[in-house]
This record gives sequence, C-alpha cells and structure tokens, in this order.
Amino acid sequence: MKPASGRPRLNMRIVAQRAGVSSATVSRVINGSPAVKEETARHVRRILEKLNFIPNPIGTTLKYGRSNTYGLIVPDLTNPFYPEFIFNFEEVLIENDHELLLATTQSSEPKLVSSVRRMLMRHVDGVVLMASEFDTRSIEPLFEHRIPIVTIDRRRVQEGTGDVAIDFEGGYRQAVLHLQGLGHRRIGFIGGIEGIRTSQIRLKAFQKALQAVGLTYDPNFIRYGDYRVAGGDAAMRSLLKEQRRPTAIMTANDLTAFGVLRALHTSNVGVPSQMSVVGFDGILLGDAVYPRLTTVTVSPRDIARACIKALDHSKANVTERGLLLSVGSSLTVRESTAQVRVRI
Amino acid sequence: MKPASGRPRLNMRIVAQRAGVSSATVSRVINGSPAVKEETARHVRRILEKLNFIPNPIGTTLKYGRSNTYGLIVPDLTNPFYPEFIFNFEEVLIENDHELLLATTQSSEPKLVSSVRRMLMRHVDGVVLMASEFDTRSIEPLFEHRIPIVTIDRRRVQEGTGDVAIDFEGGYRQAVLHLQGLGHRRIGFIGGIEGIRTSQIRLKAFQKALQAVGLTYDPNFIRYGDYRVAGGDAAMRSLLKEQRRPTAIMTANDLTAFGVLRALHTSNVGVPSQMSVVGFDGILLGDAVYPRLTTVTVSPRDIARACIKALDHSKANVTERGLLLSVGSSLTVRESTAQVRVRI
DNA sequence: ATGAAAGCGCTAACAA
DNA sequence: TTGTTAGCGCTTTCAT
Repeated sequence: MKPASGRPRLNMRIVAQRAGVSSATVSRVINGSPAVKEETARHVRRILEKLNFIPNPIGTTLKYGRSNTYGLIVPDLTNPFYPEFIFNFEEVLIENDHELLLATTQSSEPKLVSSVRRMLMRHVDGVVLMASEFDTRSIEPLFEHRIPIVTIDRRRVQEGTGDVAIDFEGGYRQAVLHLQGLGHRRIGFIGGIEGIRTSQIRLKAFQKALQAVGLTYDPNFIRYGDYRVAGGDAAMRSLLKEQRRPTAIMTANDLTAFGVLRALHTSNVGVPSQMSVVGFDGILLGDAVYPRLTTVTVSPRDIARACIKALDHSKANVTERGLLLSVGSSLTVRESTAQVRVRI
Repeated sequence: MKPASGRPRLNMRIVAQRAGVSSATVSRVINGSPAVKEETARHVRRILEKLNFIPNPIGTTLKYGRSNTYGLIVPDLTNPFYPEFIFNFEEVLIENDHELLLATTQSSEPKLVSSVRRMLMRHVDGVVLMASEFDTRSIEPLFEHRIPIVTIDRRRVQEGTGDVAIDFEGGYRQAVLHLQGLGHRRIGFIGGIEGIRTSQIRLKAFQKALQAVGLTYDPNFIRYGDYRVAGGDAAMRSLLKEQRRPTAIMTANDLTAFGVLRALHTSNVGVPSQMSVVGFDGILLGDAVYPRLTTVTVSPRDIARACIKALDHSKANVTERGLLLSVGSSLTVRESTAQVRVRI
C-alpha cells in the first residue's frame, strides 16, 4: 500500500497557513472555543469557507480512541422490520453526530464473530445487538474491551450491558381484546423458531394475554414458524388440518402473518370472513398485502431512542449493570380481522 | 472530550515489548512480510494470539488517507430492493476486507449533501450512488476530492465516474414475450415518478419491448406511480376507469406491482384470471404476496459486483472516464400471470 | 533480520 | 489571546 499520492490533503495546518494563524487556533475556531478573539475567529471562518474545509475525524479518533460510531448487528436484512429500524436508528444517531456501522449475521455464528471483530477494529462507542440467538462467547471480546452493549429482548442486563424489551404482552393483550370483542373465542398462535429464547418470550406473552382476558389456551392451536413467510405458510397449513380450527390467528411477527395470509388464500379460506389474522411488528408492507394486515405495531423510532438511552447510560457508568428499558406496542386495526362468522 | 481514560489500548508497541522485538517487526509479522525470520515471526504470532491483539486500522487510515471503506447512498430503506442490495454489497465488500458506510437520502437534497459530507469525512475509497434524482451540484465535493463514484442507471460516465445500468429492456422484453405467449395483446404499464430520469428509462424500455415483439403501444394504458405501493394502487384504480382495459399490467418495480395487486383485489378483479400482473426487481417478498408475483428479476449480487468492478477501475484510473457496465435481468414466472380469458 | 524514527490530522497541555 | 508541541497507532524508509 503506497502512501497517499498527489498534493497533500487539505488539513488544519494548511488552513492555518492561509489564515496566518496556528493550527491550534483553527482547531479552536472549528470547535467553537470561546478563547479566540472574535475578529480572529471570523477571519479563520472566512478562510475555512473559502477552502471548503472538511475536518478529518480520523485524527480525533486516533487521539481519543473513540470513533463517534455505534455498531448495529442485525440478523437479517430480508425482514423489513430491520431496515425500518436501521433507518430510524441512523436518524437518531445523526442527530447526535454519530455514525452507524452496520453488520448482518444471517444467524451465523462465524459471521457474528467477525462482525464483533469489525466493531472492535473500528472502535465503536457502543453496540446494539439484535441478533437474538447468540452464544455469549461470541460477544465476549465486546465485554473485554468494555464496549457498552444493548441487547434487544434478552431481558437480562449485566455490567455494561443494557437491554431493550419489547412489550409483547401488552400488545398481544390489545389484540386478544380486539378479537374477543369481535366474538372470537378460539385463537391460534404461530410463533417463531422453536426453542429459541425470543420465541419463548412471545409465546408466553400470548398465553398471558389470553389469560388476562379469560380465554383458554389450547395447545392444539399453537404452531412454530421461522419468523419468515415460509414458516408462517407451513404452520398455517398444518393448523388447517386440525378438526377443530381456531377462528383467529395471531403470529410472532408480520412476515409470519404474510405466510399465514398466503396459506389461507391458497386454501380458499377467506380472510377475514372465515379467519381473522393479526401480525406483530407493524412493518410498512403490512398495509400493502391483501387484506391489509391488522397488527401490533411497535415503533422502530422508540426502540432506537431506547437503545441510545441505554447505550449512553452504560457509557457513563461502565461498571454498573445497564438499563432495562421497555418499549410499548399498540394495535393497528386494518382489514384482516372481523366479526367471527363461523358457528361451531 | 477527554482523552481515552484507563490503561492504554493494546497496541503494537505493547505487543512488541512483550515479544521483545520492535513494533516494526510486529507490523511486519502482521502484514506477512517475508523479511522476518520465521522463528521470530512464530514467536510474535504466539504473543499476538495470547494477547488477542486486534490491530487498529485507524492508524493505517491516518497514515494513508484511505479507509478501506466504501460509501453507499440509497434513497430509501423502505423498498426491500435496497436492503437486499445492501446485504449483497456488504458481503462483496467484506470478501475484499472493506467496510460499508451507509447513508439514506429519503430523496431529500439536504440529506444527500450531508451524506456526501460524511462520506468525505470518513475518507471513503469510493461511493455507490443509488439516489437517482440528484442534482450534480450536490455531489460536486465528491468530484473535487477525486473520489471514485459509481452511479446506477444514470447511463452516463465521466472522469472518475462509472455507471451500472440495469437492462430493463431485455427484462421487459422477456415479460412481454411471456404475456404475448399467453395471448395478451393489450398490455398496460405503470411507471415510476413522472418526470424523473429513471422513470423515463423504464418507460422507454417498455415501449421498445412492445415494439420488439410487434405489439402496439397505447398511451391510454400508461400511468405513472411513485415506485411505491400507494402509487401503484392509485394508478391501477385510474386505469380501471378506462372503457377499454388492458388485460395485463407491467410495472416499474415490485412495490408498484404490490399496489396494483391490492387495487385489483379491492376492485374484485381476479388476478390472474381477469388481469395478469408483472413486476420488476425480483424482491424476495414477491413470493409472499397473493398471488405470487411474476416479475423480472435482477440479481442484487450482480449489481454489487458490477459496482465494485467499476469502482476498482476508477480507482486505478482516476483521470479516465469510468466503466459503463450493464446488468442483465430475467423473467421469474410465478402466479400473477395466466392465459388471457377476457374476450373483447 | 531488525530497530529507530518520522509522519498521517487532530487537540489539549503548556508556554508565551 | 495565540502558538508550540506531544502523542494517539500504524507503516516504511533508512540505518544498523
């Protein structure tokens, strides 16, 4: 690798020369130090403008060992929920003059490890970890380097690590209430991937929601999926084979609900005439499918803000256990739910 | 901002001390220089492992003014095509030990300007610009700093700037051929945003495809959308008001096709029984809607590779005009197209 | 084969 | 109020 060729990059020293001051003064002007005579500052600012100077943050990063960058590790860009979150997270970061370093794991352990390594190399000031099913060993280096971490839905905090928990229970309860109001008594649930933590959390939340409104939980109406369309489709087909069918289906996320809709269409089961469907996430595309999806919406912006808050807290209190924040969810009623019609 | 606190970060000097060599030797070992005695190298490697040393690329960046980072500017994370591209682009970058710096513009000029600024600050080695409708003035700084640029579908190249063009015409021709084979003669088109360049390109490509197979172009069957669901929906509703209707609809992208499907559902027009629909992009969710969308697929991975190729070329030949590459597309037949049934 | 040292751009002590 | 300087981590020329 050869050193930068051509004329030297425009830097503070050059600006300083042109302005007839020292680079320290230029630095002070740029950072708004009050210790500079207003006249000098004005003069320097004029030169800055004329030269179109853009400070090189690499210098600062090197000096302070901090990069003003936050890492974000997501499992998958294919689920629209993540891009929507990324967008919001990025916006919140930019508001605070921070950068985003994005990594996707594809739910693969080696990818997680290499993502973590890249985060470390780039000296991120914190990491948001949305990859749920991770082995703690993979993110060990993050702990060692004392990087503030926020997990999503891990519902545990430790030294330097906060967590943002989505309020599934509240959301599902609203949905169950809505369905109950429409006369539904037999509500099925299609969850996430069997055996992983976040799936358990969602299923539990569903059960509690049922309980809260006094409906009975029927294990025959439960299936697992894979948080994706294919899983929702397959699970719904399986559910349709039952003698006694539920009259409404709730799902672990919107993509699963899309699969459910597709399976029902294919099987000529009318939605919402014969079966009501409720998703979870509130992705924008929920409004694009037919029928438009009734779903529990959780605001990506709220999650993003909570993440930043937890990260900031951990940064300021490296040795304490991090914040455990909760983000609410609310029902968005669209067209995939209706009065129950089938009598049994 | 206070300097890094606590114990100094693990760096090459510390490794060198532990290994009883100089930091220069450590650097040589890490970079695989052959000028190190194998015995020494082995010893250093052992220490490296033991200390779990991760080199800090900031030092290198500072020294060389290059960051091994590529910038990617996309208009929107809401259209799944972009996340799918981002994922592929990131993968290709990581293969080559590069980093990704992502920015979204939301089709807003100020956001583009600030994105460009961030790219500059971070010393990106090149920029992929997917924000189609930009004023050249906004990216002027990129030119000034001699940053290699690749645009998508701008179909013009200049000094240091390459372009990757999607082969709309070839893709649309396959689609038209497919529809023609199913007996369709009256094919409508719902384009992108009226007046912007990429919309023109797509509409022209559609016209040429029609021409190529000997079908007539009927302006009454043409509408504009907005590259999103809402636009496709509205345009389709408008089209349905025509006395003579087309029997098939092609669209500027898949999201538009989703809107078309929704409008047709709502208007009780059967797909594909009464109307065939063809999208463009080949996003994964095209397989999730009902009916599954027949579409023209363009491989995000191919686009990503082409971008890197063009970027590499421009990097090596800063003063030449960049490469003008083309990426092919191919028809994916699913369930939204069928034999024409309606006789007029 | 290895080490010493300079320098990339920036900022904060410290000096003037 | 402004300037001088050291040093963040790295690589590479030059010296040994």
